[in-house]
Amino acid sequence: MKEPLATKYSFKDIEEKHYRSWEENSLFHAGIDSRKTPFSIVIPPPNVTGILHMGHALNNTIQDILIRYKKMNGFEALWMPGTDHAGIATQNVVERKIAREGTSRQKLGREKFLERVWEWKQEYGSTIIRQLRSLGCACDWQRTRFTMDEEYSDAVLEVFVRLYEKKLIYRGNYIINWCPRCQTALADEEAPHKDVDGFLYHIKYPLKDSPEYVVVATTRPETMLGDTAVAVNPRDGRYQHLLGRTVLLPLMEREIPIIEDDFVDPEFGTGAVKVTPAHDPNDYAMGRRHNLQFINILHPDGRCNENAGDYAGSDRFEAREAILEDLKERRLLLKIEPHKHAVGHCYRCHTVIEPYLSKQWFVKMKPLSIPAKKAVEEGTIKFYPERWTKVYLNWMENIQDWCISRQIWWGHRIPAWYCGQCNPQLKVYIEPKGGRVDKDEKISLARFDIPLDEITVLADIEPIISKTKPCCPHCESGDYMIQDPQVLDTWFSSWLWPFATFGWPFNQKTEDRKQKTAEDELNYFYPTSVLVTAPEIIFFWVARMIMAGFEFMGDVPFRDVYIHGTVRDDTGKKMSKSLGNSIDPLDVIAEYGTDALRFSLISIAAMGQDVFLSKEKFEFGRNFCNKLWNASRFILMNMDDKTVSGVDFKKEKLALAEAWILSRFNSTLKNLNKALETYRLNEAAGVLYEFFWHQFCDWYIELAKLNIGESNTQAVLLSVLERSVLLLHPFAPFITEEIWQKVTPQAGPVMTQPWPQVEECLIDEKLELDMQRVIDVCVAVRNMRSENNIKPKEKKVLQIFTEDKAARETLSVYAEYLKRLANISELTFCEEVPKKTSCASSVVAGCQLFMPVEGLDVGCEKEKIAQQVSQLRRHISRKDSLLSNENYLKKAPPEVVEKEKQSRRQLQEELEKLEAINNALK
RNA sequence: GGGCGCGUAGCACAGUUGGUUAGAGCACCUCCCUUACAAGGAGGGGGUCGUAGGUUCGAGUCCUACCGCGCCCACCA
Repeated sequence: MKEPLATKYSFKDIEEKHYRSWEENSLFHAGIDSRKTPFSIVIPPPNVTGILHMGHALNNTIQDILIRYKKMNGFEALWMPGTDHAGIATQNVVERKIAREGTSRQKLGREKFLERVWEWKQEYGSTIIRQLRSLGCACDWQRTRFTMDEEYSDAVLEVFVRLYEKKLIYRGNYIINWCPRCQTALADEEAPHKDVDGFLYHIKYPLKDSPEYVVVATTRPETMLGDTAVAVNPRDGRYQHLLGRTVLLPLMEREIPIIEDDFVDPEFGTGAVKVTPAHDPNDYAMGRRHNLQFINILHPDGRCNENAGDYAGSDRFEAREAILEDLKERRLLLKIEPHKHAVGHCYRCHTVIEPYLSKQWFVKMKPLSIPAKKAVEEGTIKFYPERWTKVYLNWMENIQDWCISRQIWWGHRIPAWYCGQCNPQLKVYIEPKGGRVDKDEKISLARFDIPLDEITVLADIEPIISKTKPCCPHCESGDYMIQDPQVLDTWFSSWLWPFATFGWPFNQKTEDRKQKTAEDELNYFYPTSVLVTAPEIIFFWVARMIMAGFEFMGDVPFRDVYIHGTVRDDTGKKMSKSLGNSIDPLDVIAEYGTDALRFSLISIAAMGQDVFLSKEKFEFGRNFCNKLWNASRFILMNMDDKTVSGVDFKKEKLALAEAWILSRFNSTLKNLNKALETYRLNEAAGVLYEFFWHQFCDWYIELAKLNIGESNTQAVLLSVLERSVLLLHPFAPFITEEIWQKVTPQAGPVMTQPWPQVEECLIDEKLELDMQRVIDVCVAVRNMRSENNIKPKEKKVLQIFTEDKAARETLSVYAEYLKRLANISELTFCEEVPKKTSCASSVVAGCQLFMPVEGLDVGCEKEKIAQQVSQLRRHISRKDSLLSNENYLKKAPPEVVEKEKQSRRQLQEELEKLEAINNALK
């Protein structure tokens, strides 16, 4: 007798204990092992601001399953963990925090503020890492990276310099997406468009020196303050007479020309467009084509600036209202119609973004996209599910240059420098207020800082690009170097994640040996095997990693991309903290246990489909864990000391039940492997669930109770349990570890065990059919009991009539099974259908079953049979018409036809048997 | 304006390349505290697979149109 399991499964006692021991034994660590094939995953680094939500739980459970599965299959499996500095998000969090202390980043200044961010990061930045541990993630924690680590930052700057030197990074003056709240530029992907119910305002623009006017339509009337033209389509007959004339811009009283441009759609609005080159991308293009004036009317915070005349100082939306009022007063507002249109919003704070003309740093994407596109087209990288390839390729096809400069402080500072000595306009930034620089005085860095809202002074100065502070090529001094105050887009560091996490480009002057190892490791583990992530970041991250992989490593960053679904609540809304509909994974863990959370999640999540959750759904996993526990408990309770695992079972020596469950086990394993290899994890979980619960527990364990004292029975019970536990381990790591250690105390942790091999020779279809016959008869008997209100405890006798020799043989050999499972006291075979019987009856598996029932309602019984007969007749006639169809016989594959004929015969037999019984009933 | 996903049992979902009478889970009904498990066991009811066509010997599965729901992309003011 082995050490028994506790009567109640208590996940609380085991999760922490096992996780600690896994970590202490370095089970998650992977390194170069030339005897093994590498398998590697880099984690999508959660933001340092992040706290674990269901999306993370799903994402990381998937990765953990793959990692554990591969480890057990003999791969050197590495899961590289880490976090992302999340520039804007983190800066926002810390700004809110210090605001509560009554200060602001402006008051603190750059240096002090960054100190605060680092402090915050030290304190809270590893929250999510801790939470991933409670999820059970087998990450190689000793490798944990952060995108602002010194080494990692070196990679980021290196990449900037290399791309600049290849002329793939440039500075340019363009309309970018500006978030007035975060006060920074955003990439196009960071400003998603949402449909907004707005209005289309029709405004009269009077012609100069004339009572005539032209009507323009706009959704953003406030931008009229920056209008420098009105445009019409050259082919629009209505406006021919206006060409070359001048309009007096209302409110500003500015004279602006009427121009013609093909861009204008005569069908839309009035066919006349106000042109605001500094605040609209299309107008900007027109401005360039027609040499118009570019008038910026906004401060970076969204208030109108001095170019806005009377409206200077007011917020953009207040200005809109005021302008509408003023226009109305002047009878220039012709009409207002409701109009739905797409408006860009900041992906961090959801503020309406403002198209804003400014000089920013860009990456030229087209050259980078070429190999990245090809790799997916040619299948070097595969998406699962496949449909995402189209989305990816479409984006690649229409790729735009990437705006990478951000006007915030938290991030990798752009390695561009300007000499304060040689550029007089910068002098002010290197001199302390009200005085000159004293040569002997140590000049503090703070004095070399250009405030972000003054970066326009850099617009015309040629930068010096250098990872470290350079000397000026003109004055040859480095003393007055001022670094570009802007930082890089967070994704400009994330896109290097698959190789920068290994220490690329290995510039550190640390010990040579260490560096050599790092390089070898990169060679060993790169390209990584699979990337597991959410659809939202295909453009932000996946696509860019592929481009960076080719550009800097000359190869793909990963072979497979597994895109899982979005986690939603059960009404279909995306789960998010701001909507208040989220279920906290930690709550679920506390209530149901980590394994229940994982098993439920993965069972629900069909590949690539969105996941709809409610708290109750986690009962599924909890119930299964409970079942697993109790089955294990039962088996352990019944083991003799001498029972050993790992027996090489010989089919000939096994009874039906044993041979059956081993056959089922091996078929299950085959299906499981197939599902896992193709990322159909829900199916994998489902296959295991079905096998363990509905085959092993429901049937085999029940049958095993008959011969529980026999060594063969015990060996099979133990063997199937052990191997099921191994197979379940990737899905439910904690409970399987606990059971494993109780079952095989000497074997070491589950994760280090080899994955069970399929024993092809034990899979036996014929035998499974035999067992199915037993099961079918058993179910039929239970059914007869249920229909006739016979208590389970009441023993019954059963008579079977069959002309099928095989059936008779199987059922007589395994009569004990039936007796046990259906509570039969005596089982006899009769040579004909009993006459004038008063038995409940059933036709199943080629047999007629009879069970004497006192006071049987014969009428009722006949009625039941009549129903079955008519149903059978319907089926048979359907088959007859099919089988008499010449086209069918000609065109369907012969084996299908044969199957159909056989099925027809079976139905016919069943029908005859039912009728025979019917006739025999009194 | 393009593109994608989804409409299957009361609910929320599986259904891999077309092939017997479409599946488990939860919920529901009946019975059972049978010595692993009531977070359990046994049995049961419930679906013309969104609609209409088409291809095919055969369609939940492929094609077309339409109706609903959701998502993504796009510079129509």
